[in-house]
Amino acid sequence: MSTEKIKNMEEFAAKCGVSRPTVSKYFNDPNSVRAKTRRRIEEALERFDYRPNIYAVNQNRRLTKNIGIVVPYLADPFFAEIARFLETRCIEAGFSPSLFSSHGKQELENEILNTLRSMKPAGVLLAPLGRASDRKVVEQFCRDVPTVLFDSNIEGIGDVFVGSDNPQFTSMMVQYLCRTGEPPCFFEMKTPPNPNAGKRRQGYLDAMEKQGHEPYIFQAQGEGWALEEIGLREGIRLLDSGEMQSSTILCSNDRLAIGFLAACFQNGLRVGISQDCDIRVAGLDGHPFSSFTCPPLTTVSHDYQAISERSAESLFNMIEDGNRPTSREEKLFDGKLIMRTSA
Amino acid sequence: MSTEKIKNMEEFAAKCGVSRPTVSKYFNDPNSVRAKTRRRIEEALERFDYRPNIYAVNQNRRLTKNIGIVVPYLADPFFAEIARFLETRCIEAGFSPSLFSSHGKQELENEILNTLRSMKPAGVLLAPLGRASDRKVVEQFCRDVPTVLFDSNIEGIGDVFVGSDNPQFTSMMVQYLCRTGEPPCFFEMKTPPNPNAGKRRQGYLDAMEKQGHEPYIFQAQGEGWALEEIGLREGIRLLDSGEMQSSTILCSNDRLAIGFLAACFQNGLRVGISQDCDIRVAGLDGHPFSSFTCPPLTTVSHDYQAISERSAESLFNMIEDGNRPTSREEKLFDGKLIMRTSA
DNA sequence: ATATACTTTTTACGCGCGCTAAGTTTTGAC
DNA sequence: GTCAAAACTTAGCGCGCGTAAAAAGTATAT
Repeated sequence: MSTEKIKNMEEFAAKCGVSRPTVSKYFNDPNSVRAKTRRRIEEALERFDYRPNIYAVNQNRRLTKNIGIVVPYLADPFFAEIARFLETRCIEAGFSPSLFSSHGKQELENEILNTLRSMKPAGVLLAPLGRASDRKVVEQFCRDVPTVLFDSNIEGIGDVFVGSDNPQFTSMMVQYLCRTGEPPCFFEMKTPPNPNAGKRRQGYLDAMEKQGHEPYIFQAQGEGWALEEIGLREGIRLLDSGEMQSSTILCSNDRLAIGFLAACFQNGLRVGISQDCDIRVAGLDGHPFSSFTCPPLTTVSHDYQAISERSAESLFNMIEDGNRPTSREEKLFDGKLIMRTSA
Repeated sequence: MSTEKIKNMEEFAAKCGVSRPTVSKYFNDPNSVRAKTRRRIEEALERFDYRPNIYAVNQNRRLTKNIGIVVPYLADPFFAEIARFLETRCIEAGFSPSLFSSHGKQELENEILNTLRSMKPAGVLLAPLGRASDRKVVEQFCRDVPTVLFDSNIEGIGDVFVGSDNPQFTSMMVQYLCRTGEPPCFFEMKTPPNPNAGKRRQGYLDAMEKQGHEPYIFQAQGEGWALEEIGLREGIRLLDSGEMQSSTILCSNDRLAIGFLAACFQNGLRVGISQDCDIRVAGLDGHPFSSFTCPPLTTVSHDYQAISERSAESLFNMIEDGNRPTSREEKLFDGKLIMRTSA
C-alpha cells in the first residue's frame, strides 16, 4: 500500500492507466466495464486507498445511494433492534444508511425529514411518531421521497406500510388469558407516546366483548418515553387503589409491563401462573429483555425479522423499479404468542 | 409560503434582493451580515423553503460541520442513552451529528471510520470496540481527524479520553459489599465484547486483596453482545455447579446481572439483602433498566450526563481552537453507588 | 478479412457553492 | 458635510465528479 495521497479521480485514473470516465463508470457499477479494465482498477485500488469524494458524487447524481432510517425513539430497545436489522440490510444491498431518532419530538421529526430531503436519498424507511407526527409534513415528505412506513401506520401516507397487526396481538393475548384464567384488565397510558397504543386498546375492548366479558381499563398518568418508570409508579397507584377488578392484567406494551412487574414485586405480590401466585401479568411487543424479567414475561412478539426484511425489500424494489406503486400497499404481520411464566 | 421551487443560492439571493456571496456569508454565520440584510434574507427564508445544497457546501468547505458519533453497540441501552445525549448536544452547538454503530464488529468499525474520514468531519466522538478494535486503523484515524474517545480507552490514541474510572467502580462496590455482608465473588465473561471488562476484573482482584479476602472469579462462556442471555445460561450453570464460594455475587456489568437475576429466579433463589433472602447480586453500570429489575439492582452508575457533556465540550473546544491539545488529556469520572435492594 | 456490436477514450459541459479580488455603496462618527 | 470603515456587489475561479456525444479501439461472428 503506497502512502502517496491521491487527490481525485483524475489522478487515480492515471494510476490505473485508464480514463477518468471509465473509473467513474466502474464505481457506479463494477460490472459495467471490461474484465481486464476492472482488474486494472482493482489492482490500483489495492495499491492506493482512493475513495471518490462522496460530496462531489452526490451532488452530481440525481439520486444518491443514501437511505434514511428514522425511528421515533432509538433508546427503546425495540427500535434499536429493528434499526440494527435495517442498517445491515441496507449495507448488504449496497446503500449507505443514515440513522436518525426523533427522540419523541415532533419538531425533531420534522427537522429530520427536512434534512433527509436535502440529502436526496434513494429512499427512506420511516417509523413515524404517529399521533405526535405533523401529518402534513410527513405527507408532503412521502410525496417527494420514496418512503416505506413501518411500525406505525398513518392512514393514506407513504407508498407502503409494513408493521404488526396490533388488534391481532391484543386479541390473541386476551383469548389466551381468558382460556387459562381470569379475563384480564388492561393497563395503558392515558397519553401514550408510542404510536400503536390506540389500536391495542380497541383490540382489547373488541376481544373482551367477543368473549363476553366486561372490559376494565386503567390509564396511567404521565408523559414521555420513560415507560418502565410510569409502569412502576402508576402500577403501585393502581395496586394501592384497590380498583383492580381482576387478578390478571394485560399491559399495553412490554415496557409498561416491566414497570408493573417491579410494582408488584415492591408490593410483595407474587406474579405468575402457578397456584401460589397472586397475579398474572402479560405484555405486548416481545421486547428484547422480556425473557429476562422475573418472572419471564408472557407476551406477543413482533416478527422483527419479517418486518425489517419486508420493509427493506419493499423499499429496494421501489428504488430499482424507479416507480412508486400505484396503490398503497399494507402488510401486517401477525405476532407470536410467547408463553412464559408471568401469565 | 410560496410553492415556487428555488433551484440554487443564486435564485434565492435574487428573491432576497441581495447578492449570492452575501447569502453564502449569512448561512455560514448569520451575525456576519448587517442586521437589515439579515432581516431581508430571513423574510425570504419564510416565504420560500430554500436550503443550501449540503453536498455542494461540504465539497467546498475545507471542514464540514459534521460530527461523527460512533458507538460499539447501539442496541445496548447504555450506549443508546449516551448517543442520545451526544446527538442533542451536537445539534445545540450547531453541528450535524451522524450516528454509527459498529455492531460489535471490527470490520464494521473500520468501515465506519473510513466512511467518516471521507465525510471530512469537524470532529468525531468515538467509543471504540476496545480490545476488538483494529489498533492501527483507529490510531491512524485519530491522527487524521480530531477525535474524542469515550467510554473505552485505548492507551495513547486520540486527543482526549473521557470515561469512567472502572477500577473505582469495582473497588467501591467490593468495599460496600464487604461492609454489609459476605465478600463477593465475581461473575464475568471469559471473552467479553464490552471494552472495560478487563479493568473491572483487575479492580475486583485488587479490592479483594486490599480487603484481605480471597477472590473468586467465575467466567461465563459465550460470545457476542447477548449479555443477558449469557448471564442467564451461565448463571444457571454456575448455581448448579455448586462452585459458588459466597452468597454474594458481583457481576461485571448490569446486563450480565439482569441475566443472573433471572437465573436465580429460575432456581428458586430469593435475591436481596433482607434476612429471608438467599443471595445478594450486584451489578456495574447503572443500566437504564436496572431500577426495574426484581429486586431492583444495586449497582455503580456511570455519570452519563457528565461523560457526554465533557466529551462534547472537549471536542467543541478542539474544533473552535483549531488546534489539537499538545498532550493527551484523560478525564475519568467516578461512579455513584446506587443502593437498591438486590445487594 | 469484413461486418457488427460493445467498450473505452476524448472532449466538454454542468452541478451548486466557497472563496477571493476589485470596485461600489452604506454606515456612523466627527 | 466629510471621511474612513464596514458591508455590499460583481466577476470569476475552482472543487471533484456525473454525464453526454463523438471518435477510436476491441471482441465476436460470419
